[in-house]
Order: sequence, then C-alpha cells, then structure tokens
Amino acid sequence: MASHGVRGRSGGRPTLEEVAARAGVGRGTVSRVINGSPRVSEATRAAVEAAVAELGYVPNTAARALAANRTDAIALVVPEPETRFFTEPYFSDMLRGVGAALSDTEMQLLLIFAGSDRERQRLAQYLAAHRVDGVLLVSVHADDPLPDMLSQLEIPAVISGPRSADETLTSVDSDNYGGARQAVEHLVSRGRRTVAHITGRLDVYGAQRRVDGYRDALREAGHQVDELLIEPGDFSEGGGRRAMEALLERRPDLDAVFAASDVTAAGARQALREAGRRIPDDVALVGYDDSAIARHMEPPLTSVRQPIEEMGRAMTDLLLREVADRRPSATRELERRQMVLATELVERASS
Amino acid sequence: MASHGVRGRSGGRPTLEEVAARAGVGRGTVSRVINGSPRVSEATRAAVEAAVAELGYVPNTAARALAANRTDAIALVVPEPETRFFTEPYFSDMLRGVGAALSDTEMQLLLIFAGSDRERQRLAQYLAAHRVDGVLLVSVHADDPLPDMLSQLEIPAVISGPRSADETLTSVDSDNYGGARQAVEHLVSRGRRTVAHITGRLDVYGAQRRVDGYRDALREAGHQVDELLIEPGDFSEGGGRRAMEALLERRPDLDAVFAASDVTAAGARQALREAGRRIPDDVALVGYDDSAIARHMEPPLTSVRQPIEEMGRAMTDLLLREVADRRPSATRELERRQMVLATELVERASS
DNA sequence: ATCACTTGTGGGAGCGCTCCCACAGTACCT
DNA sequence: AGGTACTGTGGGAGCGCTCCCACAAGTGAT
Repeated sequence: MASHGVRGRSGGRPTLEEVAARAGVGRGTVSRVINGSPRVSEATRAAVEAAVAELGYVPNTAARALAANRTDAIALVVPEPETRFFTEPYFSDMLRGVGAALSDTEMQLLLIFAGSDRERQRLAQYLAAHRVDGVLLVSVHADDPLPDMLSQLEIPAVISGPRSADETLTSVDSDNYGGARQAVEHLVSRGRRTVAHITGRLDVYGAQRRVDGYRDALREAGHQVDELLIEPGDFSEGGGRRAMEALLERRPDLDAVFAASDVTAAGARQALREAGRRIPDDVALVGYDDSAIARHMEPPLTSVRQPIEEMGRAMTDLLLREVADRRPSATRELERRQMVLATELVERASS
Repeated sequence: MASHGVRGRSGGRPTLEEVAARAGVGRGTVSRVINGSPRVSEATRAAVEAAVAELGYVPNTAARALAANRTDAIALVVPEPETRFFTEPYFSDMLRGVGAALSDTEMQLLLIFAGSDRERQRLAQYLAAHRVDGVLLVSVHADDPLPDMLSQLEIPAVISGPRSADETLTSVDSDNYGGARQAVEHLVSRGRRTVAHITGRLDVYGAQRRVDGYRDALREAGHQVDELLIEPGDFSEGGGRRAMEALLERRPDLDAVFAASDVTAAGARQALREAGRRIPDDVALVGYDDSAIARHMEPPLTSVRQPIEEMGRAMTDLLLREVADRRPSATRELERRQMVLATELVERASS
C-alpha cells in the first residue's frame, strides 16, 4: 500500500508532515516557519528548524506552486536571436544586474530567447501556462505584441525602454534626454559652435528623447536650433555614414557631431575621414552607449554610458515588488512606475 | 463558496475537469488525450481536442509536476563564471545544439551558472528540490563534486567530456584521440619528420587522449616516439610558450608542433618567432579547437575542429532518453552510454 | 452459451503544499 | 467579574493534475 511513504527509501524526500511530526507540531506551524511568518514563538521555531535540518527537508516546489498559485520564477525574455545575445555586451551586462538583484532571493531566473517565430510560439504557450510569476522584457520593438499579451494574461512585467511617453507597463530606462544633453553641453563647452545630430530610428522612443535633449541643450546654451543640422539615422553604421555625408553637404561648416549610437558614430567617422576632416581637430564626435566600439575607435570615442547593469537590477527589483503585490497579502501600491537612471559622459580623444 | 471556480473570471484558467465536462467525457479521458495516449477512440479524441481549443485550455504545470513527479525541465549547468560563458564561443555553440534538440519537445531549458561558491550553494539547493528532471553538465573539472551529487540525488545527467576512461555518467565527447591522430598524420603527410607535442593539462582526460593519439599516429607512420618531443602544457598561452622554449632547447631540429589547444599554439608561436623560426617554413604548427584565435593568427592556424553544436544536440538527446527511462513506463535500457563524435581537421597556412 | 481477452472509459485517491477558520491561552481594559 | 483583543497553534479543505483500478462493451475462441 503505502510503499511510497516509507522513510529511508532512496530518493524519498521528507514532507512537511514528517517534519511536523518530528518537531511535535502541526503542519501549519511548519509551513509558517518555512515561509518566515512572524507569528511563531521562538521556541517552536527553533524546534522546527532543528527537525528541518535533521531530515534535510527541502520544500516541494510543485506542491507549493499548485497550492499557492505561484512559481517563484521570473523570465528574462530576449526578443532577439541568440546570436545577438552573445555578441552584444548589453545583454550580458543586463543579465549580471538581474542576477545580482535575484541573488538573495528564492526567485529563479529563466532566460528565454524569442527571436524566431517558432520560439515566439513556444513563449506564448509558456506564458499562457503561467510558468513564471513575472517577466523582464528587454529590447522590445515598438510593434511587438508581447507587452499586450502580458497585460492580457495579467502577468507582471517590467520593460526596459518604454515604448512611448505613456507606457502602460512598469518601465526602467536610462535618461536618454539627459544623456543627449550631457553630450551636447560637453561639445558646446569645448567651444564647438555648430553641433549636428545624427538621430537613431525615430520610431524608438529613446531616440526621440535624445533629439529632444539635443535641442534643449543647444537652446539653453543660447544657440538656435538649425533643423538642417539634424539628420535621421537608424542606429546602423551605414545609416551613420549616409547621414554624415548628407550633413557635410548641407552644412560643411559644422564642427561637431552627436551621434545617437556608437555604431552610428563609427559610420559618421568614415564619412568624415573620406571628406578629409580630422577628428577631433576639425570635427568633434560623440557617440552613445559607450560600447567596445567606442574604446577601440581611432581616435577613441567620447560616448554616453548607460548604466545597463543597474538597469537590470532596477528592473528586477520593480518586478519583484510587483509580483509581491499580487500575493494574497493585499496592500497594493499599484502606482504607475517609470524609473529613469542617470547616464554618464565618458570623455575620450574624439572631442 | 466556490468563488474560485467561476468561469469567466479574469485570470481564471480552465481546468481538466471543465474540459471534460464540455467534451462530455471523464477527466481521465481528457488527460489521456492531452498526453497523447493511444488508448482513446478517434471520435473521443476529436471531441476533447475541440473542447480544449474552445476553452483555450493549457495544462497547469505545477499540478502535473506534483502528481507525476516530474518538471518537464532540464538544466544546462555551467560551472564557470558568467563572463567566460559569454566570451567563449564554446558555450554559445553548445547552447545552440541543446536548443535545437529541445525545440520540438515540451522540455524547458534552464541555464544555471555555478561559478561562485554562492551560486554553487544555490545550485545544490535547486537540485535537492528536484526542480529539474535532468542535468547537462559542461566543462566539469576533475575534482568537481557535482557529478557525484547528481548520482546521489538520482538525477539523470549527461556530461560533456568524461572525467576518465570509466566515467559512470552518460557522456558525450569529441574524439580527442582521433583528432590528435588527424593532426599528426597531417603533419607527417606533409613531410615533417620531427613532430613535437605540447600537451594540455594532463589531469584532464581529453588531454591524455590527445597524447595517446599523437603517440599512436607517429608509431603507425613508422616513426618512433621520442619522449623528449613531448612537453606538458596547461592549455594556457604562457604554458604553450614555456613548453615551446623547452622543446626548442632540447630538440632544436624539430620541424613541427602539435599543440593541445589553439591558445597553447598561440603561446608556442611567440616562442618560435623569438627563436627566429618561420611558420610554416621552418616549423609547422597545428592547434586544437578551431577557435577564433586560429582564424586570426598570423599565419592562420591549422586546427582540429570539434563539433560542439552536435555535441550539445547529442547530450540533450541522451539526457531526454534517460529521463524518459525513469518514467513509470518501464523498459529501462540503462546501458552505459558513452558517445564519441568525430573531429575534423581544418587546414590553414600554418602547416 | 461460456469464458477469456482486448479496448475504451470514468472516477477515486493521492501528490505536498498553502490558506484560513477555529480555538486555546494570555493580557489588558472596563 | 466579564468583555475584547491579540498571539500562537492545529488541521480541514482544496489547488489541478496523474495513476490506476474497476468496469462496460465488443471480439473471438471454445
């Protein structure tokens, strides 16, 4: 009959019930001790903890998940092919931050790639099955259906880089506006008079904010904004190069360029070289991201650093709070949460 | 009372019971359909599938895990700090293979780093809680307690690179012996007469096998093995350099070197350069791993390629089979499984 | 007709927890 | 003295499945 409950069977793990018997208390009390409830007397707690140690008790996650309707796991969803994940330091920095925030938690992190259609299909199933308590969403494109799916399923989610000024999801972002201002103010303070801007893809909210920052910084410095000095790019190297060529043609007198990404700056650099302009003597150049490219460029590129690791940490903290709020312990705080982290200008030889 | 069971409640997911009611069958029958049991009539199956589709039923993983004592998840455990994981293409190749093998499965992959002591602690807890059905173990050091822990917990595991000739765990490895033979045979066929070998760390089983391959290949080519031509290295660049210096001193007449890794070869190359030997004119050089280093070396390095992605796939297939064997469906096959995959010599200018 | 299988099906029991109600005990007011 | 509150505790109910036994119905041999 009870061949399953026999103690000492290899692989037979002790249950709450057994711990309770051993400690001479009830099942509920053991559960309270395990979950750190304060409503347990010191003596009882000690007895239970001893029993737990003696038996080598480890809670059964599945049972807990079933009874409490939670999984104690969150997912980091990367809507990109794996390749990009490994090549771009952005993700590993992010992951480090997430890991740090999770390290003194019971929460488990799942890494989910959703680059291909097939993977997205799987992800949808996965989320529908509520196999995670919450989702961290990085690098989401404007038209991605994922965020809405998450809202629909009522799964707590935090997004890095809001999709618009009125993002409904809790979001964490670096201060694109402020970062752009830092870059431009730096150029102006170095005596540059004619500062151009190569933008990112303007359907990305962060790119728009950088344009805003560029405009305001110039205005406040007493310069007037010349629309001929703003040229759209697309975050790519080719885009940066073409934009630079266009700018040089329209305003050959420019003496500084703020590019919306380091890759864009690399493209701009090529165009400048070909036009015979020296960096920084003739034209100062500032990028964004402070990536490896910036450090290895010739000359090394001044760039705006985003605190990616901290962003990962902040996203995780917010998500954990949101997950906790859904637990049957009430006290919802549910304010709309948008966090913005400061950037830092890393000055190098290009400006 | 039953405020929980009410249909249409936001977030209220349909249960097996509800699907059964809808399809006009019993709970057991729905379960059979969901799990693809063959003992269901075609008509019933269709009815159940329709009900599943209408209700948007998704099985509750936690309930299934509790009842069936399985998790439908496996872990890829990387006993290294995250940094190495991202910088070395070995891991991303491996991950690709694992992902491919898993892609038409219900199994979920968990990526677990166990570089720091803290992370290892967490991992131990994790495994003790049986939160995965099986474990993929890559790049394990000889004295790692992890494999034994897994055996103790009776968790199916597959290891990449057996720890010895009589590895108890199921293992997948590339053919270190054969790869070494390929390298040496290649050098001999190119007319080299005095082929040296810089070994890897000899406490690594694979490194020993490479030495064996080196010896046998020379013997079979009619050369006799001169122990003075074998110098221990440690897979590192510095080790390769020192070994090369030692070899040059002992046998200045050598005209070829087979290094146990590309990194080792890079070290050897430095020593050769400094001794004024030209590659490949004076000394031919062959490495192992076919890493990025090999491609970018000056001159490009001939190297032995291991089918890492395939190894990942094979490991996963074996693990899945092993996991399936433990399910209450009997027919254990439990033979000892050691799989060895062929290597390939990639010829470049260094030989 | 009887027996012996096989096939398909229903539903009870049980997996190991959490939640929550009930209640004993103690403390502090009126 | 009686009330009211809070603290600590035990244990029933139930989470949504899987497993398996029981059994009805069909099939074919005896």
